[in-house]
This record gives sequence, structure tokens and C-alpha cells, in this order.
Amino acid sequence: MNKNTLLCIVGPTGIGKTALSIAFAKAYNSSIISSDSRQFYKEMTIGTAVPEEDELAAAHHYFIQNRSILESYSVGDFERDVMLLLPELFKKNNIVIMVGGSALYEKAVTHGLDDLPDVSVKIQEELKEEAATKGIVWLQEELQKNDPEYFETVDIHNSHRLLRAIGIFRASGKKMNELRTGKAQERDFNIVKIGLEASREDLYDRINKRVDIMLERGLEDEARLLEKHKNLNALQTVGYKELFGFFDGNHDYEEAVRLIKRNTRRFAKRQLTWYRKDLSVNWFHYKTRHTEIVQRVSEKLME
RNA sequence: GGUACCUUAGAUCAGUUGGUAGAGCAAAGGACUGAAAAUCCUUGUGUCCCUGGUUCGAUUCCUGGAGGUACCA
Repeated sequence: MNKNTLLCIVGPTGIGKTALSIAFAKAYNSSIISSDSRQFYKEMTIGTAVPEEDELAAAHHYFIQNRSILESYSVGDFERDVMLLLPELFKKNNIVIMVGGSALYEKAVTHGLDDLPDVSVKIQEELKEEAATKGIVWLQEELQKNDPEYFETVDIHNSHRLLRAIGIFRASGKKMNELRTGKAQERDFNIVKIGLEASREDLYDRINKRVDIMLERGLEDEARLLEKHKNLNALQTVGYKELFGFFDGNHDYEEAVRLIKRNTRRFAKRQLTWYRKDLSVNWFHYKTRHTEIVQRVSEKLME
């Protein structure tokens, strides 16, 4: 074990990643990096299932509630910040744990993103504004005009992708295919991935129960406090957006709860689509004892 | 026990003037390099309750049965 190792814990929402990460942190006296795109926000606690106080006390956590919903924070920022932090953490311990359900964020660290030009907030805002009034066909035409090669390969129904490519073109005059290599970045540490899996039935059962617990803990009040910010990116989040719909009178409370559960299930399914194609993940059943997982992973690290 | 109505996709139901069926919901699969808990794409074969009969052909009409609902006893 002469090289530093980043131990990534992955898996769908609600399967028990947090508890396992604590077990690893204790076993290795190590720190935890969160790769969860919603747990950054200090205003959102209940709905994002941030680790409990005792869990936070059990190990040093990074990227948990260290931002405000008012700030904009992207995967690119996350990759940069993690890459700056990791050398510091590896000075103290050659194993660092990363846990979280945002697959793209995990990919940004383990695989790396291409260095794309910055698109100023001003350009982004203008584009969004324009897109909102002119519609998706305009976006498609705009992309076809400026970046015809990328237009051929993108999902032209996906406005986020169109907006991004047009934004880059406006900011830099560059085209996506010139910028995107898709190549993995060289990392000077090992990456070991641990995944937790469960039957769909068990997983959905856990998700449904967890939503009920969040509601008991006061998710509705938390959402009420944040309602005035409901247009912010950070609040495009399962658990909050459905309650905003209830506050607005679009549907009743029962329906909001139903939607939260359904959307969380769908989110979990999308996460599984990501993880399934990652063949480097070492899977464990979610009921496997943590001590056993830690032991088996330790053996693997010794190899 | 009698009368009426119902029994079709996971649940709820629509439909077929007799040529083996469909919608929303739920669900499944997938894409995804700076909004990612976001965004986007694709997917409906199901003993049309069972049993006889009529018919070239029945899920559709008729007989009998089973289960359900309502009302009457």
C-alpha cells in the first residue's frame, strides 16, 4: 500500500452509503469527501439526507453544507476543489474516502472533465432568457448554425445540452468537438470503488420509508423557508420542488408526497443506469456487515 | 336466497356494430463533460374470469359456473 488511494462509495440514494462511509473512515482514521451535488448547501438539511450529527462528528467531512444555495457551484468547481484538497488529505493518510450519489461529480474526480472555457453568468442568463422566449427550435437552429458537428451528435431535444454548447460558442467561439476529448485525466492516486446494491423491491421500500421520515422531521417547514428561492438551481431538487407545487396549489399534500416518492425512485433508477456501466465497481449487498466489507476491501488494498 | 350491474396490462378503467385490444398512472431500459436530486430519449402479448354453445371466426352474442358490488328479502 505504497500509493495513495481514493476509496469511492457509490450506489443509489437511500441504500446506506453514508453509514458505510463512516465505517471506513473509522477503520482507516480517514476523512470523507462528499460527492453529492445537493449536500453542499447549508440551507438544505432534511431533504438532502445530510449525515447525522454523530456521523459528522465521527470523521472529518468535506463538501458538506459548505456552500449557500445563493452561490453557483458546478461540477467543474467541484473537480478543481477536490483536486486541490486531495494532496493535503493524502499527506495525513494514504486512504481518503469519497461518498455520494451524484455520479457526474464522482466521474469528475475519478475520470476528470475536459478543461472547457468559462461561460460567464451574464452569457448564461442571456441565453436562458432568449431560449425561454424563442423556444427550443431556436436553440437547435442556433447550435446548427454555430456548431454543426456537435449538432449532429447531441440530443437536440435536450435544452440543457444545447444551451451549454451555444454558451461555450458565445463565450469562446470554440466548438464542442474541438474541446471535448473524453479522455480520462491522469490521477496520481489509486481509485477503488465500492458499490452497495439491493433488489429493486428493497430499494424502493427503503426510499419510500426514508421520504416518510424526512417529512416527519419537518421537510415541509424546511421547504417553506426556502420557497422564495425556489427558482434557484439548488432547489431543483426532489423533495422540495414537489412541496413547492403543493404550496402553489398545483396539487394537494398527499399528491406531493406521492410525487416525492416517485421522483426519488426514478432518481435512484437513473443512478443505477450510471453505475451499471462502471465495471470497476466492487459490489456488496446492502445488508452485508460493514466490518465484513471493510475487511474485504482492506484485503484488496493490500494486493 | 332474488334482482341488477361488474370481471380486459401491476392497479384503475376505455374499447372491439363478432376479425384476439388502448389511455392516463405505475413500471422498465437507456443517454448524459459545468443546471446533474437537473435534462432528455425509448418501451404496452395482456390465458380480454372459467365453461360449453352459435359462428369460417368469440374478449365481444347466448347458456351455465366462479368471484365482486349495490339494492331487495
